[in-house]
Amino acid sequence: MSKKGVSASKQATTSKVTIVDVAEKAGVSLGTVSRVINNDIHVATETRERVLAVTKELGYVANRQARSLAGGKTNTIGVIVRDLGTGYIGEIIRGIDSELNLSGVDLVLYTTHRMVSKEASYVASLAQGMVDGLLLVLPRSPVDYIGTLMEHNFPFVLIDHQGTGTDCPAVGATNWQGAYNATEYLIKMGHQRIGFITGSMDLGCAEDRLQGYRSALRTHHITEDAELIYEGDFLQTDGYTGASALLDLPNPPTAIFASNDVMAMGVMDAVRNRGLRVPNDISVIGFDNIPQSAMVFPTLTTVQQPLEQMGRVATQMLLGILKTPEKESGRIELPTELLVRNSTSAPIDRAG
Amino acid sequence: MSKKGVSASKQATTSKVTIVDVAEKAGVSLGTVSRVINNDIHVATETRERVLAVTKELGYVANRQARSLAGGKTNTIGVIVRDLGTGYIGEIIRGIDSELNLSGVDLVLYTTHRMVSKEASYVASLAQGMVDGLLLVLPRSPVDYIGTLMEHNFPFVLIDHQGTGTDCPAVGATNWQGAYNATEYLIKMGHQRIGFITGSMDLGCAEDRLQGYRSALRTHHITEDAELIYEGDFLQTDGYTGASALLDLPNPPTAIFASNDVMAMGVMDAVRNRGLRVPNDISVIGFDNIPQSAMVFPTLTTVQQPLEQMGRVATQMLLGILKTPEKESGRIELPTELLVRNSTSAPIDRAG
DNA sequence: CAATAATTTGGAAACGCTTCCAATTTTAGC
DNA sequence: GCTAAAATTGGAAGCGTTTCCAAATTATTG
Repeated sequence: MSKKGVSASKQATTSKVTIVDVAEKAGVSLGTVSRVINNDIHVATETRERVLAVTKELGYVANRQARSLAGGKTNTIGVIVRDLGTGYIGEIIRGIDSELNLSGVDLVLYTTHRMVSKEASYVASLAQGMVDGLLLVLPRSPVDYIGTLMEHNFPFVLIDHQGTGTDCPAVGATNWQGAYNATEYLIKMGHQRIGFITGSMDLGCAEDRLQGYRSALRTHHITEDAELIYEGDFLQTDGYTGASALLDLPNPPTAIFASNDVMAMGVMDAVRNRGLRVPNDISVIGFDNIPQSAMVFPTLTTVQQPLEQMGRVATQMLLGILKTPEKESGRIELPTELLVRNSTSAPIDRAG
Repeated sequence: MSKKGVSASKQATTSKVTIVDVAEKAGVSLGTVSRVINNDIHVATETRERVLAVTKELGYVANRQARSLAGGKTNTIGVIVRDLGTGYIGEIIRGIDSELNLSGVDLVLYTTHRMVSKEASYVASLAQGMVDGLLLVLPRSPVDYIGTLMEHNFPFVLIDHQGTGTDCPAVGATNWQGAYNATEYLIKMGHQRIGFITGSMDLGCAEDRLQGYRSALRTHHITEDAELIYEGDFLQTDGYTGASALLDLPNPPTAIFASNDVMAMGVMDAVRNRGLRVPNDISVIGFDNIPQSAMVFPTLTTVQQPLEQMGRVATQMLLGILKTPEKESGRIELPTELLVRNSTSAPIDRAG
């Protein structure tokens, strides 16, 4: 008593209502209350309603920790992201969030701050039972731990990553097709020299976008010019320096395709900084469609990645795996879409 | 046995090492192992080392759920944020994260997606025992629940919010001073007509920044012109429309001070969109110093808010409260600093 | 050297819930 | 109307810790 008295005073909340209180008040056993809470079929309708009423009356809230301990699952999933700086991740999390809300599962967030080493260590410790499953957003070096994860049969879904070789649950976007379409759009508008700024080339999506660009050129019989390809790292400054380099070329491009929107912003800065205009002098096109893209001026033509939807779908997949682990689930590709806005136009005829 | 066999096969991880296994192997009681793990003083050095060795050998990892259940605390804190779209929140979380890493406490993230209603409901359910404490980043309507929180004596810290009237743990920045300094800097450079774009006026920080701007004008005997103040909502588009409106004035400003960096980006867009140049024709100044500010061109002069540090300090405060609840902690204000970059210069002499 | 105090350890009772087994009640079948 | 099957419920054994109490061991003191 005295012992409990002390800890109770330190207890922040007054919520001391347990399943036992409910059982007592409802005149049933504790097991029955548990069944009601967990929507077990084996409980009479009349009993269920009575229990539910008492539950509400007493303001009973299940103790997560106890449930986890007894039930063997945490009702929590871990989300590992690289950083939170750009709108990109935020959109994905929005999708994850909304899906999780419906299922009463919680989200524990881990940020690696672009440090590769942290990725593996987070994965290791989280898989140790702290969470039921893992969502890996834009993982950098999944090879390090995917093997372990699969070996231990630990549920996880990759978001926006491809090309591990092994076939594992993942959701991505049609990066190749998106880049192809965007490039083709520029070509059909009359652009012949199109600069390209890549993303982090250790990421599958970056590679795919580059290949899409290349294929489009090839299809339209435009010889690829290595000078027009600048390797970036998905950061705004890369867009700026890349565009600057491209514009310094003896024969500069009339359009620049950046592998993500953030770099495209940098490109626009660089273009304007030289007194050129977007899109009049240089067309600019991005990839992702982060919220900001519609808010800058000129608004950015970009390849929309269904970021929120990707988060949502990945969450559904993970929840599905959690429910029925035996059911195999592979890679899902969500379609990208070219969003034409105001940063692109036909090239001016310099020859004329 | 058969029962465990089944659930074991469903168990994802192989980590079945419990405190009991360690105790057995080390030849001590389970209580002793617990003491070692928790750094209890009452354990012989020799015993401690032996236990520690076994712990490592067996790869023992404490079960969080069980600890929480038995110990009465979750070792988790909840972080409630508005959104993740801008770098602003990301920086703060980075600070929280690094501080939390050191203490082995976990972070459960809740995003309200700018929906005020969600704030209160999250707070309510989290305070119900799911987390030990709460970090509220840029809360919108804290009045709704701060009372309840304090009543129940539930640990929490407000980040970047002021003016609730009640004195509660909070960390903020010297918004007033920052705005004052920025405005004064512009004035001293020769600007007389300075446009101002406010943030969400239901947020204390936005109000403070406006007042800082006003005070600086007053100090330097510049009559305030209501036309030069445009009410925004911290979004990029507000910067654009606000700047457009200001530039349309018969007597437009020579400098524009946006209440945050994101809006300042919008301002720069608007300025350039009219064929004017930053900073030659119009000086632009922001507030926050999000990472992007150093990456745009021209780089943005801004008032640096120590965002990461705010996250860090707030976390320390919360952890402190968790440890010694009786110790009162009030509001902490971290200093802001004017960061002069390339988006500001002396005004051109139009009269001349 | 006995007696007392201090240190170290073992043991067991929670923590709040899930889940299995068995008992009880109800329903169906003939 | 009686038996077998199905539905419903109660009871209890964990889940892996923490923490309190008491026992055992060691050190201290007069």
